[in-house]
Amino acid sequence: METPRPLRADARRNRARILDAAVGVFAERGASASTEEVAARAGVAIGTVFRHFPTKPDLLKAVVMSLQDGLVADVDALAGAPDASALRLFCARVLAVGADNRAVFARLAETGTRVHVGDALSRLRPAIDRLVERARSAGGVRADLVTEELIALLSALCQEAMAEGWGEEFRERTLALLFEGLAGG
Amino acid sequence: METPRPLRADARRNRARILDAAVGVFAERGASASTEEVAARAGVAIGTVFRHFPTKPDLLKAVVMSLQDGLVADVDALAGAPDASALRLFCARVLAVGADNRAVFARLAETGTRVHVGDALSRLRPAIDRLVERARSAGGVRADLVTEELIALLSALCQEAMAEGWGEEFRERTLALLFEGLAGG
DNA sequence: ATTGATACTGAGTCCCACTCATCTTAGTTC
DNA sequence: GAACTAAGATGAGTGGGACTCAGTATCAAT
Repeated sequence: METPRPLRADARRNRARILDAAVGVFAERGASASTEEVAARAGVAIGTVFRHFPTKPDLLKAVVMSLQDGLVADVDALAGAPDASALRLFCARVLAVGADNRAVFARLAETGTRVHVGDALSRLRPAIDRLVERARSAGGVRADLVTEELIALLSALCQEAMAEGWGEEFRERTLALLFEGLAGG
Repeated sequence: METPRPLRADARRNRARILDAAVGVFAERGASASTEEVAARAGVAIGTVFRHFPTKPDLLKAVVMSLQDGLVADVDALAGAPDASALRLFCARVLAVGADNRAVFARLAETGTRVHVGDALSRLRPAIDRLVERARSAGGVRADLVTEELIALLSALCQEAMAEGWGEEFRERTLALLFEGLAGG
């Protein structure tokens, strides 16, 4: 495990600026916006962008990660909710957040960056485990439900909901259906 | 509704050649292969490719559609199956076919072509309607299930299964869960 | 055969991701 | 705080690929 020495102060500053600019630019003009535009908005030369993010996909990936950080943090709080339906709420929230950021994610997807919802959720694994456990012991969910499976299903729904722009009602119906299945058995 | 006059004989021939070439090239070298390469393999000038498929995404889309035609035909037969569990079989088959063509679709996805499983399924809408109807009257499925919803769910699963390479067992478990939900209510 | 529309050609344009030789600056040492 | 050096920034330049269009060839209808 190498320990890459810490970035110089200006480098750190620029990196942050570039990411900020990228989030904005890609949200507004789509993922096909040029790297030059990102550089311009960040007030930095192109070379600098490429120093921090060697390829455009790298930059896109970084943007996605940073967006997911927001999502993750936002949703993490729910894991602490006390009641038995917390799992259900949690899932609804994930879908909702996905839907809210639909425009951004769609834009990114448009030029090849697959948004790995699953990865983001994996970071929440411990929290989700707790939720599943609680739901299970409350009897709201079949005994043999595996967290992994839940995550896969949720990712799938989220992905599709984002891509196709499901409305709130449709999301609700779908979740209801899913939980019907999760309960049975 | 315009009636675009039929293509000239040579045009039709070239169109077919280009599509063939594109399927091969993209399968081998990924979706980032150049349009020139496709033209070369088709034995045609670049301009001709662009006459038939004005943008590269259009070409990619056409390739995907032609692949899906195979999938669709393959699966269409099942719609005729007589027994009440036909719907379930149908869904399983869709997932399986998706999994089989994972490599190809992954290649395409890699450079931004989202594979719209939903679109392909929409072409089967009448057949699926029949399946849903039959399942409903056989009581295998809740009365208020809408075809649209089924398609959305199936697309989602298929998409995720392709992207993440679900194994057969996992697909089975997931479908079982889904149908548990579809039955209830 | 004539003719007009339809289709093909491919050199050229433009845009964009990415490079690199050169200059600038942050952090360190005495 | 001056000198030093390695990390970082710069931006004109390169290569490649998507797409255009004026010119030419081909089809099919009379």
